[in-house]
Amino acid sequence: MPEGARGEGRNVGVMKGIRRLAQELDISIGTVSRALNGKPDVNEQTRQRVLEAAAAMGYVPNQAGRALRKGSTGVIGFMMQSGSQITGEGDVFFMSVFDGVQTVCARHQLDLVVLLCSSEDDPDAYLQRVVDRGFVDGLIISATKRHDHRIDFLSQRGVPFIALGRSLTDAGHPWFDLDFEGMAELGVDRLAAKGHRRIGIFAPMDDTNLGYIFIEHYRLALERHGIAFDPDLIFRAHPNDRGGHQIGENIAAMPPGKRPTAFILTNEMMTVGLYRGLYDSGLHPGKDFAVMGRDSPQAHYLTPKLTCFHLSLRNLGIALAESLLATMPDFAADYPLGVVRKVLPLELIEGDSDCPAPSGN
Amino acid sequence: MPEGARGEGRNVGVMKGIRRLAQELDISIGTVSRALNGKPDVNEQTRQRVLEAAAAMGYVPNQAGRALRKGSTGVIGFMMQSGSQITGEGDVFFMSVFDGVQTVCARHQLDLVVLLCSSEDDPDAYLQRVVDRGFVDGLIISATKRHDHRIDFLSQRGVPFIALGRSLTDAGHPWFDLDFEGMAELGVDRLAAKGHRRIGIFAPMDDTNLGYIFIEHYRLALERHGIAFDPDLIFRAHPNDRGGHQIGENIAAMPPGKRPTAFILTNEMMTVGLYRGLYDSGLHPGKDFAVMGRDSPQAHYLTPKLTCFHLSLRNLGIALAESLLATMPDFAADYPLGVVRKVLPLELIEGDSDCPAPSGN
DNA sequence: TCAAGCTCCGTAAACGTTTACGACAATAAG
DNA sequence: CTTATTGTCGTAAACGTTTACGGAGCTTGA
Repeated sequence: MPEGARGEGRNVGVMKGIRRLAQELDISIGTVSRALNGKPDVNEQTRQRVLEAAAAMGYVPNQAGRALRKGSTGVIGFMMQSGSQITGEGDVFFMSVFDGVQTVCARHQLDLVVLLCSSEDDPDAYLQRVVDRGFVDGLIISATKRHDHRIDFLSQRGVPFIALGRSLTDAGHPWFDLDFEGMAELGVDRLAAKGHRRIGIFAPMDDTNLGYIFIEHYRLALERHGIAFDPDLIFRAHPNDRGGHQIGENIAAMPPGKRPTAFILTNEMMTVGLYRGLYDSGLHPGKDFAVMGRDSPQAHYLTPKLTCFHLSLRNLGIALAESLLATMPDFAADYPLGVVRKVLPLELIEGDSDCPAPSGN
Repeated sequence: MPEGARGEGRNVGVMKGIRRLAQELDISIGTVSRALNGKPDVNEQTRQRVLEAAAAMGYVPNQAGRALRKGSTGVIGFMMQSGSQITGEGDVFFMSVFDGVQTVCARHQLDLVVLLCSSEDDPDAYLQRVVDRGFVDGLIISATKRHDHRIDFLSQRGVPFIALGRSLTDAGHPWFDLDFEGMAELGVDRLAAKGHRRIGIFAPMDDTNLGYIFIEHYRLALERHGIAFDPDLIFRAHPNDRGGHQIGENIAAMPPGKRPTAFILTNEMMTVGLYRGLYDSGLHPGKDFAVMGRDSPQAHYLTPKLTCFHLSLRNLGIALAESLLATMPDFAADYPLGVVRKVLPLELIEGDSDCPAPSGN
């Protein structure tokens, strides 16, 4: 008998990984693997032995070996651009979304990693590298551009993915988005009902798609109320505190006749800045100027209380992940959703910031 | 001759990866690999041919195969806790740090991934899984706790890592941190010189170490100036806008004699809130109350201009990454730094928020 | 001319898994 | 008593790289 051929732990410790475990238990590595992976053709008693031994030895299957053999990594990636977007919506936004995504991933022992595309390198090249190396099984891309190369690339490559944000680039791919049309319509309806005729809105400076959708439905809603569209009421700024502040100042600087009497904000980071910009310029939100915005932790301690659109970002993450899994062969059975292209339900929280239009107007 | 044995592209397309490339060029896969990896024993002309063909075919080595063979993944991980910390320092903080880290990683074709440990699962278990699976070659851990299990675990496991933030758990491991002692000393020195005797400070509510260090050096600095320490001047709050706001209100609610006349903030997210909390309660930063804080994009548009501690977070990221690489055998040669345990240099930016103490005091 | 030393390249063995396949025993069916 | 069938497990071949080793051709020096 050849020495060391699965002998009773005589020279245990020389082997590593699954082989070590098999040697310890005096069974073959095949059986160990099957036991660990929940395959049916293994005795239930042996499976327990294996499971216990694995736990005791702290055995965890090597990622590379498994990935190489299976052709899949069990990793799903969330790609973000370092610069633009993050400073836009802020940490709270993405962290909540991550939390939701991870909840779903955990159900299937999938790992979530965040892929940062630094400000320096090309997003398309970065994405291609990630895909070609076979780093991830599925991808969530964010900060979708109005025309977005990544969508074509990914769908042509057959990589399961979902976009957070709509795009004109349509590959029949799944996406999930915030309900910008809802915000535009609810906002305009509510403000118009309170007598406002000059309603200002925010639009981002870059090429993300949200601006167009929001503006379009803003126009439609205005039309429904018989209000003429005025391009001067669209305010472009960076989607952060500071941008909000600037908008506030700009509004106050307009002659009272041309100035909007109300404003709708779709970005959660800007509200605090807008409030302060208005205050600093002598305008009082909720008293002589109506504001509607997005719910956020920062917005909670504003006075007057913000009338806002609330959306559960955690649910967004969950929906995003489930919709992604629905497109992946291994998990599609659990999520019979088809190709999801939806918008996250919206809820209006009434506050005191949307005062009626000044009577003289 | 056996058919298909590297024949002139006769049945090209059936193979994949490096084999395909080798077949195309009619050389062996060994040579291709060597050419790609910059090994010396390959003819420079062949190397060029390989490089060109690889680029033309868009060949990228498979991650799993490479990792399995080399035993290293070329990935370094940045682990964050989902809940606590992120909402603390905010996106700007981490995104800037990431940018720095990635700059260094890119030099060595290392990939940076962010590992999110969700609020639900145990950080220690999560870390162990990551390490056992061999997911990363090196790790950056953040939100270091005062006593931190992860440090013991990683150093015992021999995984190269660096901690962002000091800890009492000392395994002789490398760390990098913000210069809290510098902030305490510079802050107290400056405010004391302006006549302040009652200087308030912020301390976080959780178990991160920064609070202790900051408080300790705050005490030392006070002592140097012959000022008695008063525990009532330490304000605990959540490290965000809202916490700052609360502190502002709490300060204003104190009887003028017990109330601090100045405040030092070490968290960049809190300043805006503190300003507003003070304003809302009738106190005016820079006029009848002195404030010193951390530099941040949000702080830039504050009035009065904040006197603040500036630190380059990008440089923090760079230092962090370089110090990590210094502990990794493959890269140590490029970074002869030893075990780095340092603090990021600080710079004081003078503003108008640190007014002298009111004369009556 | 022969040995020794280069330069370049092909061969094949790893790396740690998963899984198709077949083997063996035990049971059921005929 | 055969023949299927079922349950359990071992064997070995992948997966796509990297790299130690050796060999062929060429140059150099004696």
